[in-house]
Amino acid sequence: MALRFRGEWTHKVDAKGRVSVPAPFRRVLEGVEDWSEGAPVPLVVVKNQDRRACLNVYTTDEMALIDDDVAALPRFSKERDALSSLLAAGSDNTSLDDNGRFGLSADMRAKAGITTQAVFVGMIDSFQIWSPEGYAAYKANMLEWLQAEPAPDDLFVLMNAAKEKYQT
Amino acid sequence: MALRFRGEWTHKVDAKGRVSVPAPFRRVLEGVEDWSEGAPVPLVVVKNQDRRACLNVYTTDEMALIDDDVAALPRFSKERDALSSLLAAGSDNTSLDDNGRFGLSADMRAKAGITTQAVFVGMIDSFQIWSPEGYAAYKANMLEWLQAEPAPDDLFVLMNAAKEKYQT
DNA sequence: TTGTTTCCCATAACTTCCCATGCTAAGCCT
DNA sequence: AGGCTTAGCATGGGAAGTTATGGGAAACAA
Repeated sequence: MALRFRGEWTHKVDAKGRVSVPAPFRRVLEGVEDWSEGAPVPLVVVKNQDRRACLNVYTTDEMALIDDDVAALPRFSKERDALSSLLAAGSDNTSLDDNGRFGLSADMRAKAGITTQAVFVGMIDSFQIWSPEGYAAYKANMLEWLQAEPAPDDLFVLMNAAKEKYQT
Repeated sequence: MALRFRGEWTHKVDAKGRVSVPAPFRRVLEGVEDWSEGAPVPLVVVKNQDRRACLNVYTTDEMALIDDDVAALPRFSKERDALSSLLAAGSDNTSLDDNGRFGLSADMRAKAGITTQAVFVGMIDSFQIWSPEGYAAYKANMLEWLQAEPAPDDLFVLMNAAKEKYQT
């Protein structure tokens, strides 16, 4: 089992819109199928599909899995079209420079409300990029949602409820 | 069945935030799937999700089980996102140096209220790290809770009650 | 040109690596 | 059994490497 994205960092966005990817995240990105020492490290940045103001970042391997899921839907179906365009149009595959940075376009920054600082949040097989304010708000919101669930405040219960809800 | 985490130790935290993992715990960490003599010993440190002020440490094998449970939930579901960020954002995967130490970030130390000493507590398939004060308080609290149960002070009764509560 | 993006170099703070020391526990020899 | 030797452990500190970040020059687009 490969390395996973874990942890939480706040980094600066410089005047040119560049951000440093946390070093441990780079190690994960370097773990993809076709990367070899010295080659530029690839990554895929996707604007979050729902209302959350953040960016999702995937390894190229993980993105391939998502693409496959979409490709498995019937050609010309409304759902496939929608997913394709949401995922493709709002995404960007790029790579890290020698210092482990990449450029966030003005558009991407706008989506996440990022100005001078960016929060990197590990999500196991992907990571998210938030503005500090956006992340704080999301966290508060999520905790509130957890509290509102029938069995609040307990990961064990949440996990089991989710398993039961989705599992067949 | 592999070696398990047992016992309780108090170690120093040095000026650089490093702690020595008790030698018997290292033997357990070395027991994971893909570790071989000479390689760095991996471990995953997770901030406790609930109100307890401590850190949980897992072997990579144990953590993979948890990750798999999360990964089994539908992509983009609220539950998967919530669990991913709760589990991953507050965690860190690292490894031991040649002296059996690893660095606890300032953030991690803050979560557990750790300053100059850290208490390592075996939990069978994981272990916890506490500040001496935090651990003392937790223990007192737990004993009190045991006393308050209908059939206090009896592991056999507690175990059976728990089995009935969670098992289907 | 002018503005933007990429590449490259510089640097200060931080982290990891490595060696050293005192200590404890375990083995061993007579 | 008693005392000596060896191995492993917890801990300290210096050196060397990494990392985050700034800025200039070079490539590129409009």
